[in-house]
Amino acid sequence: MGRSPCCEKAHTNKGAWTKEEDDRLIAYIRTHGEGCWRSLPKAAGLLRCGKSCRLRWINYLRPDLKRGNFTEEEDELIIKLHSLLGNKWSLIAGRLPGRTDNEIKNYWNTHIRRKLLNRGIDPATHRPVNDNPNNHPTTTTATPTNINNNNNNSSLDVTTTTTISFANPTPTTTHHLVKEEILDDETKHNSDRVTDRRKIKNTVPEILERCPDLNLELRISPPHHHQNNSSSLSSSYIHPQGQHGNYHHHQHQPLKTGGRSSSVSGGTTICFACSLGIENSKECSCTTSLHGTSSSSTGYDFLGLKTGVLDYRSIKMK
DNA sequence: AAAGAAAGCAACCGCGTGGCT
DNA sequence: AAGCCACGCGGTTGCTTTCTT
Repeated sequence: MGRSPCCEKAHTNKGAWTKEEDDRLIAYIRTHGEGCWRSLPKAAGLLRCGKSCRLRWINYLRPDLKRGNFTEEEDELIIKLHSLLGNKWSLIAGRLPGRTDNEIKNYWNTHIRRKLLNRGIDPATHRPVNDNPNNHPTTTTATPTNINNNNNNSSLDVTTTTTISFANPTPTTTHHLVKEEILDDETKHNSDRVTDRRKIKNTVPEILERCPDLNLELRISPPHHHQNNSSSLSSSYIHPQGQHGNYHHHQHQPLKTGGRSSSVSGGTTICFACSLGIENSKECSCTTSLHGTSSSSTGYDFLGLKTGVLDYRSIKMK
């Protein structure tokens, strides 16, 4: 399908934003709210493309952003979430109020990767770096994603599985995806930063039992959101360097049924297996024929968030 | 003190997706 | 059904800052 350019590039600024541009964008969004990014630049008197405005707002100007160092708790949460979700930064960010996907992505690549490597854990697989993948039986071939991720490095030893344990994880049913991202040694890492940076590629966003302490019987709920989140740009806005406004991270707002990645509508709930498209597998915990009318009344504590249902919409699996 | 290397991070880019016409 | 549009995501780039020699 055709696609028009997002903006008239010839007449747009690029690069770092100036204070004046920031102020214009902030003022406009305070008045008109978010959205209509395509038309926003013109309306706000900015020589930027809408995309750029959106990014600037979401990643930097939103007043509900935390602008500080990541805490140890956040680190660990990111690691656990990454082990479950892979490079789904927006999903991970959805569990970290005040943090953006971009920020988490950068933080992962600059800090957490190294932290895990120092612990002897492969950040791509969340398994010990010297763990022999041959010890783990494989059950399926690589997904297209895997293939794409690996075909530019013939040395990669790709062994994968799609066995996913959700409902009643037991040792016997838990296999591991192992996409060994061969990151040579630190020496190489240090000697060729640019090359390495491009090598720090996407991990495989597959779900596996990498964190034994996590209950993988997922019931992911809509992220907590405050009552006063909706309208709100107005009264308690604080400048980017300030801490809090009274409106909420967009990803914490109630998610609309039938979102862009959903094929199930009507506000129903499905199990995580269904959200991954394996609704007929034994891992599927849906009890009804329509995967989407699951009786998720129990509620599980996913990462400490007690919820009533799995709302797959909050994880927006692609 | 200077230069180069490494690290950090904001911003850009391309593309997938759902909604609308 | 097809095409367009807007949005959002993940990966990448490149500039700035910090560290090392």
